[in-house]
Amino acid sequence: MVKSRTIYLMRPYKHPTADQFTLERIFHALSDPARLEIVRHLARVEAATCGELDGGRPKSSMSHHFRILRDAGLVHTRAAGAIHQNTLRLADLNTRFPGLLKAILAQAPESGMVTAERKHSL
Amino acid sequence: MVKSRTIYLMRPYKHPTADQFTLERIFHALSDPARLEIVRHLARVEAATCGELDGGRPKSSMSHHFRILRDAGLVHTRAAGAIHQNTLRLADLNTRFPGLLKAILAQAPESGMVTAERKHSL
DNA sequence: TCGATAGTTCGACTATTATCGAACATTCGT
DNA sequence: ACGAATGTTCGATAATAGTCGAACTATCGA
Repeated sequence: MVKSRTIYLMRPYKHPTADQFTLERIFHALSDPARLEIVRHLARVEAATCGELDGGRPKSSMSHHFRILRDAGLVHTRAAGAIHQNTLRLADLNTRFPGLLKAILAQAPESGMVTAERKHSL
Repeated sequence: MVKSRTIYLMRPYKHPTADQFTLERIFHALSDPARLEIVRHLARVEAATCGELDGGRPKSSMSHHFRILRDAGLVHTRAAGAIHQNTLRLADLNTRFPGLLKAILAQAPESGMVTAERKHSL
């Protein structure tokens, strides 16, 4: 009995073109808290490695989330040596879905919190 | 052996208040083609029954989708006799997430289609 | 060349979601 | 009171998605 060996295939990233974006895929990508957080972070810093953005999550989980974000067209990943730089595809997104990402990013992460003022207004 | 009888509980709709909306839930609700279509339809007609909006889908499936839309805060359902009227919660959504729904609805359903012009541009 | 670092892939498991028929609740018209 | 119409609930099944350890690829630095 010969023990079979798993083959690992390292494909280059495939980023969809802007005309391949769909709203459904974008919304699905943004429906996960971890991914929404990543997108918000990228909106602030312009570029970041995958490692900078994990919230203590394992690498394989992060890799999964980045793939979903790439497939939706939200994120572009460029291999720069051993490090991979992620950026938001702002221009492409705005071409394909004008104003959409801006409206999304305009919503503050904490907008769900109840502030002291609001509590008093009862 | 006594045959047990399933009990059916008909609860009234529970609509979340605007401050309970979350972006994640809204995006998840919109990530399904059937639900996105429902929202787009409601944006055009102001109010519609569940039956008007099925695309040949069974009633139980539609009921499921409407529940997700309600839970996300996108749709309000009011029982008007035997019929249930659905409306978009435009005001609440705009209070909670200003400009978001407008930006979403501004994206045409067909914007993913390949037009004759584009095909020729190869 | 060896080790460290960054991130992907694989694979297994779990959890959430979608689909849909059948039974049911509710209201309306007659 | 009965039947038709509208939509929900239940329950089972199928499909999709998230989690994460282990093995791996690729690159960099010493």
